[in-house]
Amino acid sequence: MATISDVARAAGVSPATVSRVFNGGRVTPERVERVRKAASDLGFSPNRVARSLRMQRASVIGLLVPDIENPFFTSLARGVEDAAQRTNLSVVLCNTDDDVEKERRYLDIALAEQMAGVIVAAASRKHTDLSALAARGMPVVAVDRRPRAAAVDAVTVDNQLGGEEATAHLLDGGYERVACITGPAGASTSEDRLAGYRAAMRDAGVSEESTRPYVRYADYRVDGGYAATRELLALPSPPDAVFVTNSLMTVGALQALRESGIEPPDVGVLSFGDVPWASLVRPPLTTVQLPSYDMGASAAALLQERLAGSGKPLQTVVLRTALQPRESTRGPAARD
Amino acid sequence: MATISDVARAAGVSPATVSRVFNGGRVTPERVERVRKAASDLGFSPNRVARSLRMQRASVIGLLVPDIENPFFTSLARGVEDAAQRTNLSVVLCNTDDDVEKERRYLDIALAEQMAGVIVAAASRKHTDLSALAARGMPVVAVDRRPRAAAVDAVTVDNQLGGEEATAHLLDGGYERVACITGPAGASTSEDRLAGYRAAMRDAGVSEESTRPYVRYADYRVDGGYAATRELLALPSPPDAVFVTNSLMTVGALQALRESGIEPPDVGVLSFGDVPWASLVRPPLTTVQLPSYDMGASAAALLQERLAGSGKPLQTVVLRTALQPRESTRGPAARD
DNA sequence: CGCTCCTGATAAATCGATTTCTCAGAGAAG
DNA sequence: CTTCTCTGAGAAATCGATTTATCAGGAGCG
Repeated sequence: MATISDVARAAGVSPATVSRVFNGGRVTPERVERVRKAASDLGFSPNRVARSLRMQRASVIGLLVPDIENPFFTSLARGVEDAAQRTNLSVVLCNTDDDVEKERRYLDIALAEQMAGVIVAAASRKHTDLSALAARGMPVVAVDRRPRAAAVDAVTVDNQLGGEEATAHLLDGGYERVACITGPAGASTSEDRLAGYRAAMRDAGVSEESTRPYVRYADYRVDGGYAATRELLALPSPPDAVFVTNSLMTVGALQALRESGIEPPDVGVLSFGDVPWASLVRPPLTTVQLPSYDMGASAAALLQERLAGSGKPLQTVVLRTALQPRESTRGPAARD
Repeated sequence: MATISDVARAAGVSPATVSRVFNGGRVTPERVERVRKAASDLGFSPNRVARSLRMQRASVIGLLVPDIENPFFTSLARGVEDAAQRTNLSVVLCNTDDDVEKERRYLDIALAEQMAGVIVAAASRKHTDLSALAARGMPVVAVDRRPRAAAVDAVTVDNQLGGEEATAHLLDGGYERVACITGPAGASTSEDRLAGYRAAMRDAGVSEESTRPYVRYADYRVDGGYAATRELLALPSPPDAVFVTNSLMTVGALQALRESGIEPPDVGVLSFGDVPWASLVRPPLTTVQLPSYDMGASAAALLQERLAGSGKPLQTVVLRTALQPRESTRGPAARD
């Protein structure tokens, strides 16, 4: 691999001049030409490791997500990646498994690798500690979930409003005993969506006391949704509708319902977070669509702004969710 | 951030000694103790960039996949990541979008970042050029798709056999005019699965000539599957079953079929590649399951073997697919 | 003509860890 | 007692790019 000195020698100039040609310094046009030619002849591409060491900053950003198998995060990751690509940043994708310890390890790596910045969907509201990064001046953007006290930019959706709309939609559809299966107790998304559910129920005149048995915390995974649904069905007075706060748990919930022989529309199911194959489930599922790709893109844009040295005060971008009813898309084959 | 010299100073030794303590050199126990203490007092963690520069190798491996939104690759990525974690390797995930140019750019980055190695699901059988990596002695493992002539280790599944079994299963089910929607013409997986289809049709006494109209190349995406299915349905004598060679295209195919009012079991649909929600589609879909996670894990293991300096001859690991019939799981609510 | 100022280029320092080279001192062998 | 060997440790070179300090040479001005 050709180094900057090889190019310098071939072009008959000093390494410093070569560096200036590529990083914008004043160099006479004639030399610029010589250097460019020598570089392309030798197939020179600068060693990013050496550059990072000298610059004290790599051209890599870290993206920490709890579960890359969750389509929401995959799509978010694409948003980040596409935006990052535009400024020649690479993205390192890290799975935290919602494990604070694993997350901490990745944050250490981000520091040791001198990454340019980090976008993080925090594993825990309380325990995720971003202070070490802040201390080193590394820009951080929180996405999807807000860590509690950290002073960082953030991109979220209005989870409470979304949860409220979702629940209200079920109530409007004539369902009465609406249950809610939400995510882990620590996460801001779980709590906010649940708060939306509670608000909608209150508005409908249902006391908080009587909703209590219908609320279940699970883990945002298929199995969690399944187990929670089984529990709900075993209640003396089981719910006639369920608001599930993420798409993977919805898969589990539908499986559990199917096993019990109860299915939409006999039971109402509403998923927070889009399911790409929602239209294939019979009858089609109503979902709250999350702008996952845009959240990733916005987060990356925010981070890049900070990297460029923006001194703006911290900002939180809140995107809107969109309720997508699917009753109307019942295909002609839905004869039952 | 504390450097190795800070630690050395605090412990009253030279930086060389500190390095030896952490990387296994001969140091007297008493000094080891002093260094360890100083390091933990200062919260020292070695700067990976500096280390990479000196070692001429980073502790990062690149994973290049065509589409991270495809569940197959997500699961494969987890396999790679879990295996890599065990030897303290980080994984950089790169989306190539099946674009040879984008892929080339990522391969360049892998070189410039001095990554320890690369695992690649090649965008193109012909045009993916791994020679530059090989020339630099960077270990490469091909996964899922075999690049044509490259001398690299590989992990694949027996796509032809899988395609044959899948097609045979449809024929056994009583379907006669079986179509095949396969992936991009360049990719080895497309061609091999198609070859399996052709073999099965031949065995059933159908001439290659007459299968020709029933073969469609698409792009392994939802939309591609949709469009191909529309075309097939518009034929004078439309197929009565279709073998779709990946799960995303299957979603598209099912959508197209639904729109036309034809659905399983009136038409046979068999998906190559598992669909996590297969059991929710009515009636449940038969799929060919791919050991995606294991493929990732095996690829990572192979790579690590090379990194450890194994001089073994090149090997190709071929995993088996598993046909998963789902007819029997029809739930009680399937009354139509 | 002499002096200052400016421009473009180079030499050398720098980033932080690893590793080779060199050396001092302890212990063994003669 | 001298010489040789061996071990542990420090000094310094190294990886490759960026950047600061320095310098040479030409233009402009009095």
